[in-house]
Amino acid sequence: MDAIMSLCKRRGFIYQASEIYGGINGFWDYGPLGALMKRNLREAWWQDMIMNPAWGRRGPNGEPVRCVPVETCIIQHPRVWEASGHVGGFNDPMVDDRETKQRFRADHLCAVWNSLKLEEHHTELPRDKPFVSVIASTPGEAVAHIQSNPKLLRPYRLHGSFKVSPFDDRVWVAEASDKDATLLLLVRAVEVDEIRAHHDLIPSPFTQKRSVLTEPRQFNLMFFTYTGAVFNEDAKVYLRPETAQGIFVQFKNVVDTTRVKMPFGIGNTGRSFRNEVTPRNFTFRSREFEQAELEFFCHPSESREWYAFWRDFRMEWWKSIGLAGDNLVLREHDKDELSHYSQGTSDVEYRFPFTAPGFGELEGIAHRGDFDLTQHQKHSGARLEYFDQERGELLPNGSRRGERYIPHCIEPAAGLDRGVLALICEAYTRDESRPSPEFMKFHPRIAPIKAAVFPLVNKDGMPERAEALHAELNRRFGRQGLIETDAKQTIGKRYARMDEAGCPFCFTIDGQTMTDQTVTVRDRDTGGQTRIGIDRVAAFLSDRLGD
RNA sequence: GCGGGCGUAGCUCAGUGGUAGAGCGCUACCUUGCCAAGGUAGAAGUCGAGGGUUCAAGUCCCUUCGCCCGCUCCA
Repeated sequence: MDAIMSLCKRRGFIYQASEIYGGINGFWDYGPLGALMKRNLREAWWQDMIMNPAWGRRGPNGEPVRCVPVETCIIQHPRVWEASGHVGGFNDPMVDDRETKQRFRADHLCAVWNSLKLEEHHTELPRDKPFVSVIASTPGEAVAHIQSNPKLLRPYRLHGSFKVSPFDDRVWVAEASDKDATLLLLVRAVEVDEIRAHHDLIPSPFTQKRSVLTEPRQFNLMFFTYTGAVFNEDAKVYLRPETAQGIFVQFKNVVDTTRVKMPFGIGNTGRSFRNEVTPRNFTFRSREFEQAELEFFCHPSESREWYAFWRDFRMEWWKSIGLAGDNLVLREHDKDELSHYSQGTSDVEYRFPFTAPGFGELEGIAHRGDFDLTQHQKHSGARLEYFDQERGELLPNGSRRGERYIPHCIEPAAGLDRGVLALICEAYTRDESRPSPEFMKFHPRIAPIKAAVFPLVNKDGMPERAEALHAELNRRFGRQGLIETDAKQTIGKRYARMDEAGCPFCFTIDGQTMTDQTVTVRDRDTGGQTRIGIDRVAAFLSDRLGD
């Protein structure tokens, strides 16, 4: 990995952000080659997901796949993030067990007190310490947890038999007995403020040891800023942690204004921000990153087929741009890994050098059901149902009655920076037998430099011929990527430089060109050469680049 | 956030409290002419940053920032 990172810097793929000021943790800039490469990846996604979705294949409904793009704002109404569940999930105070290093949500702690007088303990923390704590969001859950783990009470010689009854919403009472006595136990949630005040007295829910818990601390995973000139809570807004919500929020507008018909997809690419606790592994977990997300909407009855369709296509797609080896896997989530609303989620994963032998996620393909649209319908009050005129019973006049429903949604969500990183790792090749042992085996579609034109020597009219060919190729292919030319230094050195930049083809003008109008084509991966007519070069390239 | 390691030229790294170094790369020229050849010359560093000790700090001490590894966390 060190060799890859050093090549990235040396050749201008990826730099540390603000490096001359010492760098800033979790932020990375792309240099010239990296910026070109990332653009190529984004363009490939755009082309294969929006313009010609799934390479023109028909979907499970037998019809061509239809998708449209949107481009939505980084800053949205704060309530978007309440509806999506990001405010809440990302904003909860957390408590750490300093000993076991485990962490839990402060509002998910219940504790058990030994009690004689119920009223005393109802509203305030008793003077005597709770003797057991468990992670649970309600006292009922806590009791169930204790009952299924009777050894929690074993140090107190109380065995699993309880008589349990809810006293009210917040407090449960349990009667437990051992040989000698009957104990009244009181089970209730520990308030966040109580933990703050008494964190030393509360036993760890993991080990039941005291004096190991930290105070509840806020981990804000969303960045925030303020709109307008006044900095107060009302003006607080968040930088999006994902681009997907922009799609859901504009779903109704797209349906109302663009004649899309179910099923169809809406794609969105752009920057997202997460204030990760520990950014690590080069650009793999950055605080600012770019996503390419598609939300594909369909009738609930067809959603499983579409889920399988996109899952399989996305895997094929990553293979098609160069992640062809067994470093790429598709991993279907287990049932207990799934969100409650999801009927299936898969990750496209890549074995990065820093995750090996494990894998790191490149893209998640999730069956999200109607969760997101339902949430936004609930929170905004807007009707986000779709009226499908091709469904419902057949009417005598030949049309259909129609069906109103909230569509289900399949979400292939890719990380472009992770994609670039995976492509770089996959392309990085060492072959000590070559004069240029280090080279980048980029797929031509992704390569930042598409081709180079060299005069073999800097005389005899060769530089002029090279310059003419270079200008022609640049006019024709310049919009796809760089076309290089270089007349300085030895030919071997120039080839080697192109190898390191991952340029797939070098065309060299030599003495023979002057007599028979042919040039050599050097292949980056084999080093082998063939001759083709100089007038065939553009067609040759066009073929390889998928022009 | 915790623990460990590391920051010296674009890259890889030497450097004993006493003049800032090497290899590779880069630029120009000469030579050569199909795979990082050779020669000559050149540019490039507030030794991560800030403070302290000292006659003197890349070197010792403190703080801080960044990177790597292990925990922790992670739509």
